[in-house]
Amino acid sequence: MVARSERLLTLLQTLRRYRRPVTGTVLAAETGVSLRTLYRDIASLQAQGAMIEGEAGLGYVLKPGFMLPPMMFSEEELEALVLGSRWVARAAEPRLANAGADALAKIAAVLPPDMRDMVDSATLFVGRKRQDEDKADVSAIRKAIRLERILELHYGDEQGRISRRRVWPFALGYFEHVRIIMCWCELRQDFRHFRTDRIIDMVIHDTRYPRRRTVLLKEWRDTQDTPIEH
Amino acid sequence: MVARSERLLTLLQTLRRYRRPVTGTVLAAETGVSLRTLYRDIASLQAQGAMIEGEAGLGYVLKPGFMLPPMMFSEEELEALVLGSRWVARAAEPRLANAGADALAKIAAVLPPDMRDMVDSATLFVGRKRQDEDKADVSAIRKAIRLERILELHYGDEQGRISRRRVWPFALGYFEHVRIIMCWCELRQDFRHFRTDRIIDMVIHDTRYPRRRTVLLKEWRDTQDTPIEH
DNA sequence: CCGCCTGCTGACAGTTTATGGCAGTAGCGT
DNA sequence: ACGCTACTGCCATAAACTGTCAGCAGGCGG
Repeated sequence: MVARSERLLTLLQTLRRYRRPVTGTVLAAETGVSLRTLYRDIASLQAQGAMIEGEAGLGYVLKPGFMLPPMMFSEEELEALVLGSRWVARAAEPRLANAGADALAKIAAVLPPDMRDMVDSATLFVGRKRQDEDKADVSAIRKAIRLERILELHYGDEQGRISRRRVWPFALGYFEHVRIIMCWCELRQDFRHFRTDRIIDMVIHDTRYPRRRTVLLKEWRDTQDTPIEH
Repeated sequence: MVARSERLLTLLQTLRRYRRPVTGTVLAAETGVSLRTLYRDIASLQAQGAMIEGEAGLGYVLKPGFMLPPMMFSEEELEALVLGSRWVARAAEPRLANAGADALAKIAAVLPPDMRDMVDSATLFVGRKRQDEDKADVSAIRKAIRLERILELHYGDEQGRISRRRVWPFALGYFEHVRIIMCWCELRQDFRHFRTDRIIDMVIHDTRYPRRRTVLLKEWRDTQDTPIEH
Protein backbone atom coordinates (compact mmCIF):
# COMPACT_ATOMS: atom_id res chain seq x y z
CA MET A 1 0.00 0.00 0.00
CA VAL A 2 2.97 2.25 0.44
CA ALA A 3 5.12 0.22 -1.93
CA ARG A 4 4.17 2.02 -5.08
CA SER A 5 4.69 5.60 -3.93
CA GLU A 6 7.98 4.62 -2.35
CA ARG A 7 9.07 3.05 -5.59
CA LEU A 8 8.27 6.26 -7.43
CA LEU A 9 10.39 8.20 -4.96
CA THR A 10 13.23 5.74 -5.45
CA LEU A 11 12.88 6.07 -9.18
CA LEU A 12 13.19 9.83 -8.97
CA GLN A 13 16.22 9.56 -6.73
CA THR A 14 17.83 7.09 -9.14
CA LEU A 15 17.06 9.34 -12.06
CA ARG A 16 18.66 12.22 -10.25
CA ARG A 17 21.93 10.36 -9.79
CA TYR A 18 22.55 10.26 -13.49
CA ARG A 19 23.37 13.38 -15.43
CA ARG A 20 23.28 11.82 -18.86
CA PRO A 21 20.19 10.16 -20.31
CA VAL A 22 19.38 6.78 -18.78
CA THR A 23 17.53 4.10 -20.64
CA GLY A 24 14.32 2.70 -19.31
CA THR A 25 15.85 -0.76 -19.18
CA VAL A 26 18.45 0.40 -16.68
CA LEU A 27 15.91 2.20 -14.54
CA ALA A 28 13.63 -0.83 -14.60
CA ALA A 29 16.47 -3.02 -13.38
CA GLU A 30 17.46 -0.60 -10.62
CA THR A 31 13.96 -0.26 -9.28
CA GLY A 32 13.32 -3.97 -9.66
CA VAL A 33 10.37 -3.72 -11.95
CA SER A 34 9.51 -4.68 -15.51
CA LEU A 35 10.09 -2.32 -18.38
CA ARG A 36 6.39 -2.00 -19.04
CA THR A 37 5.74 -0.96 -15.44
CA LEU A 38 8.62 1.46 -15.56
CA TYR A 39 6.99 3.30 -18.44
CA ARG A 40 3.83 3.47 -16.41
CA ASP A 41 5.77 4.77 -13.39
CA ILE A 42 7.40 7.46 -15.47
CA ALA A 43 3.99 8.48 -16.71
CA SER A 44 2.73 8.66 -13.13
CA LEU A 45 5.60 10.88 -12.07
CA GLN A 46 5.11 13.16 -15.03
CA ALA A 47 1.42 13.38 -14.17
CA GLN A 48 2.42 14.46 -10.67
CA GLY A 49 4.53 17.25 -12.08
CA ALA A 50 7.98 15.71 -12.28
CA MET A 51 9.98 17.26 -15.07
CA ILE A 52 11.18 14.08 -16.73
CA GLU A 53 12.05 14.18 -20.37
CA GLY A 54 12.22 11.04 -22.44
CA GLU A 55 13.62 10.91 -25.93
CA ALA A 56 13.51 7.93 -28.20
CA GLY A 57 16.91 6.47 -28.88
CA LEU A 58 18.44 8.26 -25.88
CA GLY A 59 16.75 7.73 -22.57
CA TYR A 60 15.35 9.73 -19.69
CA VAL A 61 16.66 12.92 -18.15
CA LEU A 62 15.35 14.58 -15.01
CA LYS A 63 15.60 18.34 -15.03
CA PRO A 64 17.53 19.56 -12.00
CA GLY A 65 15.20 19.91 -9.09
CA PHE A 66 13.61 17.76 -6.53
CA MET A 67 10.29 16.28 -5.68
CA LEU A 68 9.28 16.65 -2.10
CA PRO A 69 7.32 13.70 -0.74
CA PRO A 70 4.04 14.47 1.00
CA MET A 71 4.86 16.33 4.18
CA MET A 72 2.89 17.63 7.10
CA PHE A 73 3.47 21.21 8.14
CA SER A 74 1.97 22.91 11.15
CA GLU A 75 0.13 26.14 10.60
CA GLU A 76 3.08 28.14 11.84
CA GLU A 77 5.58 26.26 9.73
CA LEU A 78 3.46 26.95 6.70
CA GLU A 79 3.31 30.58 7.67
CA ALA A 80 7.07 30.64 8.00
CA LEU A 81 7.48 29.14 4.53
CA VAL A 82 5.08 31.65 3.06
CA LEU A 83 6.64 34.62 4.79
CA GLY A 84 10.12 33.44 3.83
CA SER A 85 9.20 32.98 0.20
CA ARG A 86 7.65 36.40 0.10
CA TRP A 87 10.80 37.90 1.55
CA VAL A 88 12.91 36.13 -1.04
CA ALA A 89 10.57 37.26 -3.79
CA ARG A 90 11.19 40.80 -2.69
CA ALA A 91 14.75 40.97 -1.45
CA ALA A 92 16.77 38.45 -3.40
CA GLU A 93 18.27 38.88 -6.82
CA PRO A 94 15.74 38.81 -9.65
CA ARG A 95 16.21 35.22 -10.67
CA LEU A 96 15.96 33.80 -7.18
CA ALA A 97 13.15 36.23 -6.43
CA ASN A 98 11.16 34.77 -9.30
CA ALA A 99 11.88 31.29 -8.05
CA GLY A 100 10.58 32.33 -4.64
CA ALA A 101 7.39 33.65 -6.18
CA ASP A 102 7.00 30.44 -8.16
CA ALA A 103 7.51 28.28 -5.09
CA LEU A 104 4.98 30.36 -3.24
CA ALA A 105 2.48 29.98 -6.05
CA LYS A 106 2.94 26.22 -6.06
CA ILE A 107 2.28 26.02 -2.36
CA ALA A 108 -0.66 28.39 -2.54
CA ALA A 109 -2.20 26.32 -5.32
CA VAL A 110 -2.60 23.30 -3.07
CA LEU A 111 -3.65 25.13 0.07
CA PRO A 112 -7.30 24.97 1.04
CA PRO A 113 -9.15 28.24 0.43
CA ASP A 114 -9.30 29.28 4.06
CA MET A 115 -5.54 29.06 4.39
CA ARG A 116 -4.73 30.61 1.07
CA ASP A 117 -5.31 34.14 2.32
CA MET A 118 -2.24 33.62 4.44
CA VAL A 119 -0.38 34.12 1.20
CA ASP A 120 -1.65 37.53 0.30
CA SER A 121 -0.86 40.78 1.88
CA ALA A 122 -1.31 40.25 5.58
CA THR A 123 2.40 40.98 5.81
CA LEU A 124 4.47 43.53 4.04
CA PHE A 125 8.08 44.46 3.86
CA VAL A 126 8.89 48.05 4.26
CA GLY A 127 11.55 50.07 2.55
CA ARG A 128 12.67 50.55 -0.97
CA LYS A 129 12.44 47.55 -3.16
CA ARG A 130 15.61 46.12 -4.54
CA GLN A 131 16.35 48.08 -7.67
CA ASP A 132 20.01 47.50 -8.30
CA GLU A 133 20.29 45.07 -11.12
CA ASP A 134 23.05 42.58 -10.65
CA LYS A 135 25.16 42.20 -13.69
CA ALA A 136 26.58 39.00 -12.27
CA ASP A 137 24.62 35.78 -12.14
CA VAL A 138 24.10 35.36 -8.41
CA SER A 139 22.79 31.84 -8.87
CA ALA A 140 26.09 30.93 -10.46
CA ILE A 141 27.93 32.53 -7.58
CA ARG A 142 25.95 30.54 -5.09
CA LYS A 143 26.76 27.39 -6.97
CA ALA A 144 30.43 28.34 -7.06
CA ILE A 145 30.33 28.71 -3.29
CA ARG A 146 28.74 25.32 -2.81
CA LEU A 147 31.28 23.71 -5.12
CA GLU A 148 34.20 25.71 -3.68
CA ARG A 149 35.27 27.00 -7.06
CA ILE A 150 37.79 29.72 -7.73
CA LEU A 151 36.16 32.91 -8.95
CA GLU A 152 37.81 35.47 -11.16
CA LEU A 153 36.28 38.89 -10.65
CA HIS A 154 36.32 42.00 -12.74
CA TYR A 155 35.26 44.50 -10.13
CA GLY A 156 34.68 48.20 -9.78
CA ASP A 157 34.82 49.54 -6.24
CA GLU A 158 33.01 52.56 -4.78
CA GLN A 159 35.67 54.95 -6.06
CA GLY A 160 35.25 53.52 -9.53
CA ARG A 161 38.64 51.82 -9.51
CA ILE A 162 38.54 48.72 -11.58
CA SER A 163 40.45 45.62 -10.56
CA ARG A 164 40.72 42.03 -11.61
CA ARG A 165 41.40 39.34 -9.06
CA ARG A 166 40.99 35.70 -8.19
CA VAL A 167 39.05 34.95 -5.04
CA TRP A 168 37.80 31.98 -3.04
CA PRO A 169 34.12 32.61 -2.31
CA PHE A 170 32.76 30.95 0.82
CA ALA A 171 29.54 32.76 1.66
CA LEU A 172 26.91 35.11 0.33
CA GLY A 173 25.69 37.83 2.65
CA TYR A 174 22.19 39.23 2.32
CA PHE A 175 21.92 42.82 3.39
CA GLU A 176 18.77 44.79 3.01
CA HIS A 177 19.12 45.56 -0.65
CA VAL A 178 22.58 44.38 -1.48
CA ARG A 179 24.25 41.04 -1.71
CA ILE A 180 27.88 40.61 -0.76
CA ILE A 181 30.26 37.84 -1.66
CA MET A 182 32.54 36.91 1.20
CA CYS A 183 35.81 35.50 0.03
CA TRP A 184 39.51 35.05 0.42
CA CYS A 185 41.36 37.27 -2.00
CA GLU A 186 44.45 35.74 -3.58
CA LEU A 187 45.76 39.19 -4.48
CA ARG A 188 45.58 40.69 -0.99
CA GLN A 189 46.04 37.42 0.86
CA ASP A 190 43.22 38.40 3.14
CA PHE A 191 39.44 38.29 3.47
CA ARG A 192 37.58 40.67 1.21
CA HIS A 193 33.96 41.21 0.30
CA PHE A 194 32.44 42.36 -2.95
CA ARG A 195 29.02 43.71 -3.77
CA THR A 196 27.36 41.63 -6.43
CA ASP A 197 26.00 44.71 -8.17
CA ARG A 198 29.51 46.07 -8.68
CA ILE A 199 30.80 42.99 -10.42
CA ILE A 200 31.51 43.94 -14.01
CA ASP A 201 32.30 40.47 -15.18
CA MET A 202 33.29 37.15 -13.75
CA VAL A 203 34.56 33.72 -14.61
CA ILE A 204 33.95 30.62 -12.55
CA HIS A 205 36.92 28.31 -12.82
CA ASP A 206 36.58 24.58 -12.88
CA THR A 207 39.31 24.17 -10.32
CA ARG A 208 38.49 23.89 -6.69
CA TYR A 209 40.18 26.20 -4.25
CA PRO A 210 42.45 24.43 -1.77
CA ARG A 211 40.52 24.98 1.43
CA ARG A 212 37.08 24.07 2.80
CA ARG A 213 34.54 26.83 2.64
CA THR A 214 33.26 26.04 6.12
CA VAL A 215 36.76 26.52 7.51
CA LEU A 216 37.15 29.83 5.72
CA LEU A 217 33.81 30.94 7.10
CA LYS A 218 34.81 30.06 10.63
CA GLU A 219 38.16 31.86 10.30
CA TRP A 220 36.46 34.89 8.83
CA ARG A 221 34.02 34.98 11.72
CA ASP A 222 36.89 34.96 14.19
CA THR A 223 38.30 38.11 12.60
CA GLN A 224 35.05 40.00 13.07
CA ASP A 225 34.45 42.19 16.12
CA THR A 226 30.68 41.96 16.05
CA PRO A 227 29.34 38.46 15.79
CA ILE A 228 27.56 37.74 12.55
CA GLU A 229 24.67 35.37 12.51
CA HIS A 230 24.43 32.83 9.79
CA MET B 1 -4.57 4.37 -9.47
CA VAL B 2 -4.89 7.94 -8.34
CA ALA B 3 -8.18 7.31 -6.62
CA ARG B 4 -6.75 6.29 -3.31
CA SER B 5 -4.29 9.11 -2.78
CA GLU B 6 -6.94 11.60 -3.83
CA ARG B 7 -9.31 10.13 -1.33
CA LEU B 8 -6.71 10.52 1.40
CA LEU B 9 -6.32 14.17 0.49
CA THR B 10 -10.08 14.63 0.59
CA LEU B 11 -10.19 12.94 3.96
CA LEU B 12 -7.59 15.33 5.32
CA GLN B 13 -9.47 18.28 3.94
CA THR B 14 -12.72 17.03 5.49
CA LEU B 15 -10.99 16.45 8.79
CA ARG B 16 -9.65 19.97 8.70
CA ARG B 17 -13.12 21.46 8.35
CA TYR B 18 -14.18 20.22 11.75
CA ARG B 19 -12.76 21.71 14.90
CA ARG B 20 -14.37 19.28 17.30
CA PRO B 21 -13.76 15.56 17.20
CA VAL B 22 -15.46 13.76 14.31
CA THR B 23 -16.50 10.16 14.46
CA GLY B 24 -15.17 7.69 11.96
CA THR B 25 -18.71 6.92 10.81
CA VAL B 26 -19.21 10.51 9.68
CA LEU B 27 -15.87 10.64 7.90
CA ALA B 28 -16.61 7.32 6.21
CA ALA B 29 -19.91 8.65 4.91
CA GLU B 30 -18.35 11.90 3.67
CA THR B 31 -15.56 10.18 1.79
CA GLY B 32 -17.95 7.54 0.51
CA VAL B 33 -16.16 4.55 1.93
CA SER B 34 -16.83 1.87 4.51
CA LEU B 35 -15.91 2.33 8.14
CA ARG B 36 -13.28 -0.36 7.98
CA THR B 37 -11.59 1.28 5.04
CA LEU B 38 -11.74 4.61 6.79
CA TYR B 39 -9.77 3.23 9.69
CA ARG B 40 -7.24 1.96 7.19
CA ASP B 41 -7.09 5.36 5.52
CA ILE B 42 -6.54 7.10 8.84
CA ALA B 43 -3.70 4.67 9.54
CA SER B 44 -2.18 5.45 6.14
CA LEU B 45 -2.28 9.18 6.78
CA GLN B 46 -0.76 8.78 10.21
CA ALA B 47 1.98 6.64 8.70
CA GLN B 48 2.67 9.48 6.27
CA GLY B 49 3.10 11.88 9.13
CA ALA B 50 -0.34 13.43 9.47
CA MET B 51 -0.98 14.52 13.02
CA ILE B 52 -4.37 12.87 13.49
CA GLU B 53 -5.44 11.96 16.97
CA GLY B 54 -8.17 9.43 17.58
CA GLU B 55 -9.72 8.83 20.96
CA ALA B 56 -12.19 6.12 21.76
CA GLY B 57 -15.61 7.46 22.57
CA LEU B 58 -14.86 10.83 21.01
CA GLY B 59 -13.63 10.77 17.43
CA TYR B 60 -10.78 12.13 15.36
CA VAL B 61 -9.07 15.49 15.55
CA LEU B 62 -6.50 16.84 13.11
CA LYS B 63 -3.98 19.13 14.68
CA PRO B 64 -3.97 22.49 12.90
CA GLY B 65 -1.68 22.34 9.94
CA PHE B 66 -1.67 21.03 6.46
CA MET B 67 -0.27 18.18 4.48
CA LEU B 68 1.36 19.18 1.25
CA PRO B 69 0.96 16.64 -1.53
CA PRO B 70 4.10 15.58 -3.37
CA MET B 71 5.42 18.57 -5.28
CA MET B 72 8.21 19.18 -7.70
CA PHE B 73 10.49 22.12 -7.06
CA SER B 74 13.25 23.33 -9.31
CA GLU B 75 16.67 23.79 -7.84
CA GLU B 76 16.16 27.54 -7.61
CA GLU B 77 12.74 27.25 -6.06
CA LEU B 78 14.18 24.98 -3.44
CA GLU B 79 16.95 27.44 -2.85
CA ALA B 80 14.38 30.19 -2.44
CA LEU B 81 12.46 28.15 0.11
CA VAL B 82 15.62 27.41 2.03
CA LEU B 83 16.86 30.97 1.98
CA GLY B 84 13.43 32.26 2.97
CA SER B 85 13.11 29.85 5.86
CA ARG B 86 16.53 30.81 7.09
CA TRP B 87 15.60 34.46 6.95
CA VAL B 88 12.44 33.78 8.92
CA ALA B 89 14.38 31.74 11.43
CA ARG B 90 16.57 34.74 12.01
CA ALA B 91 14.37 37.79 11.60
CA ALA B 92 10.86 36.86 12.65
CA GLU B 93 9.50 36.74 16.14
CA PRO B 94 10.74 33.80 18.22
CA ARG B 95 7.76 31.55 17.73
CA LEU B 96 7.59 31.96 13.98
CA ALA B 97 11.36 31.79 13.83
CA ASN B 98 11.28 28.38 15.44
CA ALA B 99 8.61 27.29 13.02
CA GLY B 100 10.86 28.42 10.18
CA ALA B 101 13.73 26.39 11.53
CA ASP B 102 11.45 23.37 11.92
CA ALA B 103 10.15 23.68 8.37
CA LEU B 104 13.70 23.96 7.12
CA ALA B 105 14.70 20.85 9.04
CA LYS B 106 11.78 18.91 7.60
CA ILE B 107 12.76 19.85 4.08
CA ALA B 108 16.43 19.17 4.69
CA ALA B 109 15.58 15.73 6.06
CA VAL B 110 14.18 14.58 2.74
CA LEU B 111 16.74 16.25 0.49
CA PRO B 112 19.34 14.04 -1.10
CA PRO B 113 22.81 14.48 0.44
CA ASP B 114 24.25 16.47 -2.43
CA MET B 115 21.52 19.07 -2.13
CA ARG B 116 21.48 19.22 1.63
CA ASP B 117 24.53 21.46 1.83
CA MET B 118 22.35 24.12 0.29
CA VAL B 119 20.85 24.37 3.73
CA ASP B 120 23.96 25.18 5.67
CA SER B 121 25.88 28.33 5.78
CA ALA B 122 26.49 29.26 2.18
CA THR B 123 24.42 32.32 2.92
CA LEU B 124 24.36 34.56 5.90
CA PHE B 125 22.39 37.49 7.10
CA VAL B 126 24.32 40.40 8.37
CA GLY B 127 23.54 42.71 11.20
CA ARG B 128 22.41 42.33 14.75
CA LYS B 129 20.14 39.47 15.42
CA ARG B 130 16.67 40.24 16.62
CA GLN B 131 16.94 40.70 20.33
CA ASP B 132 13.84 42.58 21.31
CA GLU B 133 11.46 40.15 22.90
CA ASP B 134 7.88 40.74 21.93
CA LYS B 135 5.57 40.73 24.87
CA ALA B 136 2.66 40.31 22.51
CA ASP B 137 1.89 37.09 20.72
CA VAL B 138 2.65 37.99 17.13
CA SER B 139 1.10 34.77 15.86
CA ALA B 140 -2.16 35.80 17.46
CA ILE B 141 -1.85 39.22 15.87
CA ARG B 142 -1.36 37.67 12.47
CA LYS B 143 -4.40 35.54 13.00
CA ALA B 144 -6.40 38.59 14.09
CA ILE B 145 -5.39 40.29 10.86
CA ARG B 146 -6.49 37.34 8.77
CA LEU B 147 -9.80 37.15 10.57
CA GLU B 148 -10.28 40.94 10.61
CA ARG B 149 -10.76 41.05 14.35
CA ILE B 150 -10.84 44.16 16.49
CA LEU B 151 -7.74 44.47 18.63
CA GLU B 152 -7.57 46.25 21.95
CA LEU B 153 -4.07 47.49 22.63
CA HIS B 154 -2.36 48.54 25.79
CA TYR B 155 0.56 50.40 24.30
CA GLY B 156 3.54 52.42 25.46
CA ASP B 157 4.99 54.77 22.85
CA GLU B 158 8.58 55.96 22.49
CA GLN B 159 8.08 58.68 25.10
CA GLY B 160 6.77 56.13 27.52
CA ARG B 161 3.21 57.40 27.34
CA ILE B 162 0.79 54.60 27.90
CA SER B 163 -2.47 54.45 26.04
CA ARG B 164 -5.28 52.01 25.52
CA ARG B 165 -7.15 51.89 22.27
CA ARG B 166 -9.17 49.76 19.90
CA VAL B 167 -7.72 49.26 16.45
CA TRP B 168 -8.48 47.43 13.23
CA PRO B 169 -5.28 45.61 12.22
CA PHE B 170 -4.87 44.96 8.51
CA ALA B 171 -1.20 44.23 7.97
CA LEU B 172 2.03 43.32 9.68
CA GLY B 173 5.17 45.09 8.54
CA TYR B 174 8.54 43.43 8.81
CA PHE B 175 11.36 45.86 9.28
CA GLU B 176 14.86 44.75 9.91
CA HIS B 177 14.52 43.96 13.56
CA VAL B 178 11.09 45.26 14.42
CA ARG B 179 7.58 44.28 13.51
CA ILE B 180 4.87 46.87 13.09
CA ILE B 181 1.13 46.46 13.14
CA MET B 182 -0.61 48.62 10.60
CA CYS B 183 -4.12 49.49 11.61
CA TRP B 184 -6.99 51.89 11.70
CA CYS B 185 -7.23 53.50 15.10
CA GLU B 186 -10.75 54.03 16.38
CA LEU B 187 -9.52 56.66 18.84
CA ARG B 188 -7.77 58.88 16.30
CA GLN B 189 -9.99 57.96 13.36
CA ASP B 190 -6.89 57.55 11.26
CA PHE B 191 -4.21 55.06 10.28
CA ARG B 192 -1.67 54.31 12.98
CA HIS B 193 1.13 51.82 13.41
CA PHE B 194 2.39 50.15 16.54
CA ARG B 195 5.60 48.31 17.26
CA THR B 196 4.91 44.82 18.49
CA ASP B 197 7.64 45.06 21.10
CA ARG B 198 5.99 48.06 22.71
CA ILE B 199 2.67 46.36 23.21
CA ILE B 200 2.15 45.93 26.93
CA ASP B 201 -0.98 43.88 26.67
CA MET B 202 -3.69 43.15 24.19
CA VAL B 203 -7.06 41.56 23.76
CA ILE B 204 -8.37 40.11 20.54
CA HIS B 205 -12.09 40.61 20.30
CA ASP B 206 -14.38 38.08 18.75
CA THR B 207 -16.15 40.74 16.77
CA ARG B 208 -15.09 41.50 13.27
CA TYR B 209 -14.32 45.06 12.31
CA PRO B 210 -16.68 46.54 9.78
CA ARG B 211 -14.36 46.87 6.80
CA ARG B 212 -12.29 44.54 4.62
CA ARG B 213 -8.63 44.45 5.49
CA THR B 214 -7.62 44.49 1.84
CA VAL B 215 -9.54 47.73 1.37
CA LEU B 216 -7.90 49.28 4.41
CA LEU B 217 -4.52 48.26 3.09
CA LYS B 218 -5.20 49.84 -0.27
CA GLU B 219 -6.44 53.08 1.31
CA TRP B 220 -3.44 53.17 3.59
CA ARG B 221 -1.10 52.75 0.62
CA ASP B 222 -2.72 55.69 -1.09
CA THR B 223 -1.89 57.90 1.89
CA GLN B 224 1.80 57.06 1.70
CA ASP B 225 4.24 59.22 -0.19
CA THR B 226 6.76 56.51 -0.87
CA PRO B 227 5.29 53.38 -2.33
CA ILE B 228 5.52 50.38 -0.04
CA GLU B 229 5.99 46.96 -1.49
CA HIS B 230 3.95 44.16 -0.17
C1' DC C 1 -21.13 -1.47 38.25
C1' DC C 2 -23.54 -1.27 33.62
C1' DG C 3 -24.67 0.11 28.86
C1' DC C 4 -23.42 2.82 24.97
C1' DC C 5 -20.51 4.87 21.77
C1' DT C 6 -16.23 4.89 19.63
C1' DG C 7 -11.50 3.57 18.12
C1' DC C 8 -8.99 -0.28 16.55
C1' DT C 9 -7.54 -5.03 14.72
C1' DG C 10 -8.02 -9.53 12.49
C1' DA C 11 -10.02 -12.72 8.92
C1' DC C 12 -12.10 -13.70 4.63
C1' DA C 13 -14.29 -13.18 0.03
C1' DG C 14 -15.21 -10.09 -3.80
C1' DT C 15 -13.60 -6.44 -6.47
C1' DT C 16 -10.39 -3.38 -8.26
C1' DT C 17 -5.94 -2.20 -9.54
C1' DA C 18 -1.20 -3.04 -10.66
C1' DT C 19 1.97 -5.82 -13.03
C1' DG C 20 4.49 -8.37 -16.66
C1' DG C 21 4.87 -10.27 -21.18
C1' DC C 22 3.91 -9.61 -26.03
C1' DA C 23 3.21 -7.14 -30.13
C1' DG C 24 3.45 -3.07 -32.66
C1' DT C 25 4.40 2.09 -33.85
C1' DA C 26 7.40 6.06 -33.91
C1' DG C 27 11.52 8.90 -33.21
C1' DC C 28 16.67 9.49 -32.89
C1' DG C 29 21.54 8.52 -34.21
C1' DT C 30 24.88 6.06 -36.96
C1' DA D 1 18.86 0.81 -43.55
C1' DC D 2 19.75 -0.62 -38.98
C1' DG D 3 19.89 -0.67 -34.03
C1' DC D 4 18.32 1.34 -30.01
C1' DT D 5 14.86 3.47 -27.48
C1' DA D 6 10.47 5.66 -26.00
C1' DC D 7 5.76 4.72 -25.95
C1' DT D 8 0.97 2.36 -26.34
C1' DG D 9 -2.63 -1.30 -26.44
C1' DC D 10 -4.01 -5.88 -25.05
C1' DC D 11 -4.67 -9.58 -21.82
C1' DA D 12 -3.85 -13.10 -18.28
C1' DT D 13 -2.03 -13.15 -13.76
C1' DA D 14 -0.67 -11.33 -9.32
C1' DA D 15 -1.23 -8.06 -5.82
C1' DA D 16 -3.67 -4.67 -3.37
C1' DC D 17 -7.76 -2.66 -1.87
C1' DT D 18 -12.42 -2.94 -0.06
C1' DG D 19 -16.56 -4.35 2.53
C1' DT D 20 -18.73 -7.33 5.85
C1' DC D 21 -18.46 -9.60 10.11
C1' DA D 22 -16.57 -10.42 14.47
C1' DG D 23 -14.25 -9.17 18.63
C1' DC D 24 -11.43 -6.33 22.04
C1' DA D 25 -10.29 -1.90 24.48
C1' DG D 26 -11.16 2.64 26.29
C1' DG D 27 -13.93 6.93 27.44
C1' DC D 28 -18.51 8.66 29.09
C1' DG D 29 -22.89 8.83 31.55
C1' DG D 30 -26.02 6.65 34.52
